[in-house]
Amino acid sequence: MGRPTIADIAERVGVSKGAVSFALNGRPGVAEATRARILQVAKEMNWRPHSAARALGGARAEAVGLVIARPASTLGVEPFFAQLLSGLQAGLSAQSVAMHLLIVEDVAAEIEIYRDWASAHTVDGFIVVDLKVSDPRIEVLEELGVPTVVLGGPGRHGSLSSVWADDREAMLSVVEYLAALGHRHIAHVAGLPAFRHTQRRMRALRDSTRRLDLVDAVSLATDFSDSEGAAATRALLSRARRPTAIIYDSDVMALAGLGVAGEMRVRVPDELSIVAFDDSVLTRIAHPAITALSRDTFALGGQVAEAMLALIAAPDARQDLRTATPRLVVRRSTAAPGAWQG
Amino acid sequence: MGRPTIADIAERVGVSKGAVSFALNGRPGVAEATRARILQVAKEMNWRPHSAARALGGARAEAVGLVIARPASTLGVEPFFAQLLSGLQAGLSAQSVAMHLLIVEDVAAEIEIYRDWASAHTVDGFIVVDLKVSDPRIEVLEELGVPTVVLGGPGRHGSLSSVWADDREAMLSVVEYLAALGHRHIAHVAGLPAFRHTQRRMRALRDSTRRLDLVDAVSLATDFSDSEGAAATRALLSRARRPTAIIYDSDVMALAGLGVAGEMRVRVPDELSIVAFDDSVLTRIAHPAITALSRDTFALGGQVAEAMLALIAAPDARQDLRTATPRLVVRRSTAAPGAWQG
DNA sequence: TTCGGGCACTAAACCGCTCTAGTTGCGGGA
DNA sequence: TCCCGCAACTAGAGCGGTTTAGTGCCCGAA
Repeated sequence: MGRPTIADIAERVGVSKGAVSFALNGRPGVAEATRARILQVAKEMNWRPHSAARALGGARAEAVGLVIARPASTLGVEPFFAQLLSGLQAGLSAQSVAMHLLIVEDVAAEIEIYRDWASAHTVDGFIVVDLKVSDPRIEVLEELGVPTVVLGGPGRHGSLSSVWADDREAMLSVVEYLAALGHRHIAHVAGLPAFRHTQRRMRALRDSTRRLDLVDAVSLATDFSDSEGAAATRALLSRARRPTAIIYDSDVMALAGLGVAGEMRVRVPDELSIVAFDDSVLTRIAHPAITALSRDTFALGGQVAEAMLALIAAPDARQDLRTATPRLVVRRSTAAPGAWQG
Repeated sequence: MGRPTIADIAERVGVSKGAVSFALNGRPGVAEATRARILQVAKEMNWRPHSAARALGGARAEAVGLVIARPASTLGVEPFFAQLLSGLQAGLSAQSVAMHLLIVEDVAAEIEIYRDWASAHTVDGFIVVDLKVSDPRIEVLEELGVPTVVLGGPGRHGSLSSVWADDREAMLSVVEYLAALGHRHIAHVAGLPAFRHTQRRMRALRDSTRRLDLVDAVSLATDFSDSEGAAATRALLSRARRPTAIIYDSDVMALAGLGVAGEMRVRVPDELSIVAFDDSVLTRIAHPAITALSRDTFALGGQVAEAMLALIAAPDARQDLRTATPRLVVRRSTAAPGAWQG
């Protein structure tokens, strides 16, 4: 005989399948003595629920889905992502909820997977990352009616829950700090312009130009890779009027930028100040250590997990959680612009 | 009406459920014209399979399970793990197989999950990491009869497949290199002694002592954390007869060790050579850059994924794949021991 | 004594799909 | 002309649970 089923237990105990089901689910309708006996036999026979069978009846999958449309290789490289993932898992595993993870080619494929998993009850909810400026996923997920937490904001995501940090505030704090140090030529090596948070950062910088009396405040878009980060840095440092400070949208790119500065004999921080969005071990052990906007990404993952679990428990209780704005951790890579500057 | 089922399609087309099932699964038994019509209607109604219902009948889950008994926070910190994970995903997503990921407290809980997922058909197979010296999981997984790939070896894992690199060879290559440079006092900051690969590395070092005429070859066990790595380094450097070279079992610990050396004013590499098992961005950007045993962890993950997929396709074809032995990448952290040494 | 009500439990439908056994209709060979 | 055999399809039983609509039975109140 294969795996025991409730029918086997029922037969052995001499009751009906229904009674066994009630007993195993701690539901009223069976006498205590019978319940004890059923549990006993179930244990003896080493019975375990068959989740597929339960799912047919509409039960929980005890898993949440995370579909990522990115090259898989970047996941291992980005400390942000690794941290987020582990924070997520930590939060979910408190309730023994697993994470169903899949990497796909593009957003179209991602949406297909949402439809699949939703209709097959593969997961109880979705977590959406890499929010785009005009994101087609939002609409689909709303239509599917599956609990969903969007990481990113602020802004309308229809009826979906969201967890976000204020990228605008964060960028402003960096720019103000640099301006206070005396920097007027500030450049920004941004990430993918399609991302919503990239846009908000670019706009925040642009908006500061007049207020802080900046001479120059240019944003260069990249794909977040270290190579494009390096290329952008090279371009900036080759200008006649080179920036005295560069803000990078990720720690990986900041590190690449620091390397380029060294290669071009531009001294950091004397001739160039460097600031990174996202803090990690990378920025700490760089030489010089890089000033960075730090946030507890692991905790962020935990918050997303919590929002997700809450949403699954009460699908109508939409959440909109603003997390702490990243704070600036000043290290050796920033200083007042050198006197030699014009 | 909720989601369309094959019954809905059957009704609309005017055939039986069975015919629809045959048509949708590309199975003989329906005329081409009928099949086309069924597919057409299915598409119109936006039908999708309900995997839970299929699973009841014994179909694939299109997912493999990875259960990890570690504190979640280490996942984000260890580049090795992040890389492995992304390599795995990359390999699996080629066949649209998802990864079902869960972090648990301990091995006992891990085993419980294996039983659960196996009996519920939650996954088609398991990937086992962090192989222990006498690992209770092996037996359970064999008994469950679910396709399983063990990462680690060599050695018997009963009937389970495995993918492994030769840690002994790797360690020997490091020790021989250091000995050739003239080092006689070599220490080893090891990982968890319960891990099989830790044991193999420790033994390889011990075995080299006589052959290479080493004065000293001590292994200190740690839990792989940077703090214990630092503590072990402090202990080693505080000895009357301090080692002239330290081999670390992970890049994270090597970095911590480098920090301790700086703090204790021990110059690297003049007074102390440092080598790391596992290469990553951490070793590259350290100052000085750390000599490391490098392997393509992303590719390793891909190989595991491949073995897994092959095993699922043909459960009886046991695999035993030895991957390339990590090669030593020499950087600035190693040199001949200083002349001042005794 | 009768009846209502509640408890403990049973029987069977149901979830969506697969698969086997069986039915129908049609063409071809004897 | 009859029957065989095959292709095309249908009916319905399962898969392992959950859940609902009962069914006895006992007890207490009228």
